[in-house]
Amino acid sequence: MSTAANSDVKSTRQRILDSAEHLFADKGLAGTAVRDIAAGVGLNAASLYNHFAGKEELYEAVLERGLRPILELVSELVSEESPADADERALDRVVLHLAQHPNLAKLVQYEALAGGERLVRIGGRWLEPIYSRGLEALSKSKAEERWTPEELPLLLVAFQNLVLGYFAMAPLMQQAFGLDPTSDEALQRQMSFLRKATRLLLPPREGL
Amino acid sequence: MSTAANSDVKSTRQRILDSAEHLFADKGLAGTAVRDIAAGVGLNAASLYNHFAGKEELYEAVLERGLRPILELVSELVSEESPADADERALDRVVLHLAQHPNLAKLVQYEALAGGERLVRIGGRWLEPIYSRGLEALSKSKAEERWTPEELPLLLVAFQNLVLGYFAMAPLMQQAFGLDPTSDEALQRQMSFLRKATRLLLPPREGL
Amino acid sequence: MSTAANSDVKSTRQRILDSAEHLFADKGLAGTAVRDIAAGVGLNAASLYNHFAGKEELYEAVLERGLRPILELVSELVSEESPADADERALDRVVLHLAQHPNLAKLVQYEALAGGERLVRIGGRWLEPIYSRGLEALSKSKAEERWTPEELPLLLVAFQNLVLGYFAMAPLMQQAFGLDPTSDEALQRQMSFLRKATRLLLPPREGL
Amino acid sequence: MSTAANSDVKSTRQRILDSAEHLFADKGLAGTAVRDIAAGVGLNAASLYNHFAGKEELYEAVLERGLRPILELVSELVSEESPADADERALDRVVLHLAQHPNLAKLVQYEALAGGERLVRIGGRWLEPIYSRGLEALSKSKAEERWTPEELPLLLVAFQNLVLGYFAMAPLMQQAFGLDPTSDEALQRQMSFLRKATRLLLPPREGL
DNA sequence: GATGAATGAGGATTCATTCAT
DNA sequence: AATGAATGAATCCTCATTCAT
Repeated sequence: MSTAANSDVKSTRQRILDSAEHLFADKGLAGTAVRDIAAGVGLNAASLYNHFAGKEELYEAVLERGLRPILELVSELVSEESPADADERALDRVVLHLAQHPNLAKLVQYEALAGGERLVRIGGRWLEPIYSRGLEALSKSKAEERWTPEELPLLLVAFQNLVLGYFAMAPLMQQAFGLDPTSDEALQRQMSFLRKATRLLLPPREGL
Repeated sequence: MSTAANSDVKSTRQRILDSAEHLFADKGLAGTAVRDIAAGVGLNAASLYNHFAGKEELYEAVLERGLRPILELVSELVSEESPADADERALDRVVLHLAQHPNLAKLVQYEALAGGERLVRIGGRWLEPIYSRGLEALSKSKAEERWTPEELPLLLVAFQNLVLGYFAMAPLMQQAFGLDPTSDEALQRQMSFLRKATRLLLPPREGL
Repeated sequence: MSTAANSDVKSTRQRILDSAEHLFADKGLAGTAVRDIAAGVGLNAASLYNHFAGKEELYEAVLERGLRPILELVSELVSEESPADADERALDRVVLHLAQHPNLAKLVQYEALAGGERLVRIGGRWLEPIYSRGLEALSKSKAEERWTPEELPLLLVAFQNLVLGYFAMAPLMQQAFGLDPTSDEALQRQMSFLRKATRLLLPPREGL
Repeated sequence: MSTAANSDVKSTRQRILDSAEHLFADKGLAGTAVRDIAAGVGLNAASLYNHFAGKEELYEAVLERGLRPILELVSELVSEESPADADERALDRVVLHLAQHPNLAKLVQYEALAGGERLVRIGGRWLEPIYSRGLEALSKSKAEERWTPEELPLLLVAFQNLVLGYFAMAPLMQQAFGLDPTSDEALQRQMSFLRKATRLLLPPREGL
């Protein structure tokens, strides 16, 4: 089966995206050399241009490929009819996905620091409904008791920072604390931590 | 007196640091050209080398100059004998400082993403006491009721992300929400938001 | 018959030659990319190498294909036994041919500027008899009254420049004067101009 | 005296222009490598960018430097109050200048073939008065007897081709005839040839 | 202290060409 | 006969750095 084959023999395009994702996440766009991306796949730098129009386009492809599942995930969860523990389930799944794709968070942080224009462009379709429904959901919950409507965007950003920041700071934590934040154990702890924090910051839903 | 003169006419060294801080915060180390830093001060790139040994050294000087007040601030607050509302006061002052130095948060985030080695090197002296005293303080408080000792580092990292993330994401928020996160109004809201969040995440101190 | 088919469906080889001729005439050898030649025929660059050994060989093939009819034309006219108005008829026919193949003149000019080695190589067989007979013809005519034998080569070059230059300068004339030098009207005028110039520069033949 | 010094120690900028002019004239814009231009002055390619913004800008500077004297020359001659033998004197001086700057003609021919946009841009100020006064002068002369007003532009272009073509075709003539068209002797012959041709093509002025 | 000029290293990208399919 | 993919060489250009002035 071709799908089976693909799982083994990744297309060159995918392998380039892998290598690029790794390097962009580690060193950022400006800090990454096209030659190094190619070398990561055992390719000559020129060969890269048979697959992508240029560094910028490759970068955006990496961003898009990394972002899509997250956006779909969140979008999907947000669109459900506010099930009881939607928040925590959303957090869990996003964190799990990020844990399996450790480059993603750093990629997003780098992009946000650089202005986030591409982030907005790529996530455009998703961002709007996510944020609006997110706000709506929050305002329907008892969160109102704790947060004014003006503060709700801040809350969203805070959660984003909480989740992404953990992974983005991973290298620093490793250096400072000497522990590996991507180990299964550490991830379990972070997920439980986030769940607690969510309960503290967001009051339980009406239904409960 | 030379100090009087300096208040008006910043030393070239300081002006270079200003220009460098601005660019490094916006584009990161790799994304910033020495020539552009110099141009920002109306200097030739070569002149820069009369003041700093090289790009790397300049970068570290920027980092050090930006970090020192923050570290001193935190260090100072932490060293007090756990006054009642030390946490909130610390947050307020740090946020205020960051608000007046909007490049700082981005600088730190860029550095953390890049591995944070310089951060650890520069903040080395400070970091250890801060974190250990922070943990100690937390463990003495009723935080224990909510957070296990293993979770306390996560809590510290979480606060760091909450505080720094707000500023680092500023350009993105501007793009996505169309609001200026550095306006006085927005800052007031964020500070009040952080205070609330602190109260929710950290139980009030024993004394209260 | 294959010839019949060819009249409708040009062979790929011919279509490649067409595309190459167009681009080489516009941008010169160095300025033309093999890929663009291929694209002009809806082909992949690699496919070109099924038809020609390389860029250089393709270029020479273009040159040869373009030059042959001209050389044959001139050669034929020159070889006639000095008919009365051979000069003017030769000019007319060459100009007509060039008008129908507007790339040719530019191709030749580019080549001449680049040293003309290929021109000499390709036209070798023809050039010698043409020039020698041309000179002979001139010296037999009353041109002698106006031009010394040493000047006759200059006269030949002058005519070449007059004829080729008109087409080679076409883009410039269009830019400078805003008129299209390849329109039927413009061509008529140029031909009549050349005829007049010929009469002025070359005295009528003896026979007349 | 600084002028004396300059004649000996040409500024690097001038030497770059010299090297570039030489190569551009021989191989055209696309065929010339920046590295080779630099090597012609004993410079590293990077050093070139301390003097010119890029290859294109250097090319235009070469063009401008080469064209200016010619344009001023022609413009000056044209502006005189139609002295008896203005035409011939103009031709002589232009030819002499071109003879001393053998790259110029080729440079212009290359440019014209490539579209002549830069030629029009650079020569813009001059071209208009030159052509309009040229036409005016011709129409006042008895040229009318031989050339219709519509043919006058063709006459101008013809002279341009006659003059420039001689030098542009120099390498080809050398190959084909084995004679050096830039020798003093050859130049004398060409100038005398052009004078004769001028007299034949243009009837003597009214005054005569 | 400042700068114009120089440079080696390296940047992204293009190019002509090859080859397996 | 056509092509996608690969590549070494070469393209223009930028960069951080040095140094004489």
